[in-house]
Amino acid sequence: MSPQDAAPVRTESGRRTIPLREVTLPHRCPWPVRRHVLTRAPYFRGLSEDAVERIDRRMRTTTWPAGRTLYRAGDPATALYVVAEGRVKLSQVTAGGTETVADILVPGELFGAMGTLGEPYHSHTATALVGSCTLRIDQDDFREVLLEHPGVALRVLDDVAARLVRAHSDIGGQTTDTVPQRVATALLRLADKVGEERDDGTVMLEVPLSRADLAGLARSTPESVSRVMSRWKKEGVVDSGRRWTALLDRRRLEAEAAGDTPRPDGV
Amino acid sequence: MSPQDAAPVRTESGRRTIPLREVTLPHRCPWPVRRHVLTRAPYFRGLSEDAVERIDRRMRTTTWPAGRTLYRAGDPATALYVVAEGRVKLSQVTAGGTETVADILVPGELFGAMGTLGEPYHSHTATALVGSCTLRIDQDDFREVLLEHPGVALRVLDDVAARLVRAHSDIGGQTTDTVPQRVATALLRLADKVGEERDDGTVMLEVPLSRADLAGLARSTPESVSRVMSRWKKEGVVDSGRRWTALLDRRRLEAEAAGDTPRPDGV
DNA sequence: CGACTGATTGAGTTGTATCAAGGACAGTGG
DNA sequence: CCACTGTCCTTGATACAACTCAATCAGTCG
Repeated sequence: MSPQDAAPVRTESGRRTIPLREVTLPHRCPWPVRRHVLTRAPYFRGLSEDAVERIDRRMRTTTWPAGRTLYRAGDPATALYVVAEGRVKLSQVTAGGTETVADILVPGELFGAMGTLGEPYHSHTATALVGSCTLRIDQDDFREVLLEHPGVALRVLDDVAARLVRAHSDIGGQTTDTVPQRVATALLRLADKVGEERDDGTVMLEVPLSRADLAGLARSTPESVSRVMSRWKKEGVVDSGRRWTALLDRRRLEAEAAGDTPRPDGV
Repeated sequence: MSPQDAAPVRTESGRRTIPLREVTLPHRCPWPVRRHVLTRAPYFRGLSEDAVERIDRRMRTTTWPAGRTLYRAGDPATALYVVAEGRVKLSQVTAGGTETVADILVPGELFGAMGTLGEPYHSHTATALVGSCTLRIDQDDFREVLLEHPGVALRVLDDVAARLVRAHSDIGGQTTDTVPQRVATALLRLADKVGEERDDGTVMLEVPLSRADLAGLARSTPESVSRVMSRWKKEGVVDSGRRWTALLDRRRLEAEAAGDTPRPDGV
């Protein structure tokens, strides 16, 4: 049987099966996984076994239970991390106490002491959303690796640059757009990252996403997000449970994100 | 006399001198400038004369009159630019037609085809705010340079990473904050980039900044920005004219940005 | 089977965009 | 040198989206 045995399908009665794999990720990070990640990570693709081996030796594996904080904003930043397993949330708490979520990272992504030039402190708080595993490499070691392998440096640069562009795009829409637009955008982005598409077009988001998290992603409040989600649930656009979210009508969400709100709003 | 002969000082009568240097930047980019930029640009610092020379040969100089568009969002992106002289505005137009300003670039900064991995199109529109001059290098050539000089690659990476961090920070405050907060933040950031501090603590922003531009930076509307600026003018926090802006009370602005709005609001 | 955390829904308030009209300024032409 | 004209800024009135506060309603977990 494939691991994903449940679908976000609801029975006619309204009762619905919980479409989550019953897998609680193991809170440990076996060697094979580690090596696999290193090989798979876009950064190191194309490197010789040997080179990967040497890089690997400079990295430390750490495992984190769900909910655990890897580091907090303001902590001294000396190391870089690569997600090996799980989901890591990068968030910030504004002066007002509102939590904003900068990103949700999936295996292969780099984070940590990125802005090595400026502040030697973390600007974000990193939290494991599920049981996760990270590879940690000291900043200086990483620099050495990059110096040894300019090709890797280029790839890392490409990645970071791409993220910068995306971030800039985000900034653009952030305030101009309405809350529904922002929520739709956040969901679609998550879909691209952690979504698992099923035959019927449904996309399962494999992240435990609280309303507060979503609110953080969409720069809104849990209440507002809840309203939007409720409406969309009624309209069959999305469905969600305690720790899963399903996108039933991607096209409609894309329309919402673009602001083409189809308002057959007869209700 | 020093070039900056005028101050944002106003005579008692309310008449005020225009504190702008009467310098219209030359719309040409002489060789010395070019070489100077290349040497000064953080990226290439520490390189041998020889290496700079070789890099220089791969670059093309272009000059732009004020208001000219370097490229538009959606145009094919094949080259990178470094600002040599002037000010370049990176903006985006949202679906609704609102203009958002991602950044205002000053000499030494890199822009253009950054996200080489993803979209091969420009995500932003680049406009010269004043007469400007740019160095242009083909994307592939740049990659070669980086491969030849891993140290440069690292510096570029640092820069881009720093900008990413900053962008993420922006995203955080963008929607949570109020318009005055966002305007204050935008002004302070500009101050750090293009501000010229005077003895009395006043900071002159050497950019022609329309209300629309500021609105774009602060993710707001020209009207709202105007209201905020008017209020601050009355309170002696800022002063501005057609093509200049002065920050008279930096501390107060920082308080505004932080949300500690001192509301002696007796008026 | 109760207690708790998180989600939902409701009602009231406010900031800000929007629409619209007037005012200041710079550049142009007489 | 002065009026003219376009552009930008300013200011007012109005509407609405979204936040806030607060109460209820699940869904989990012990």
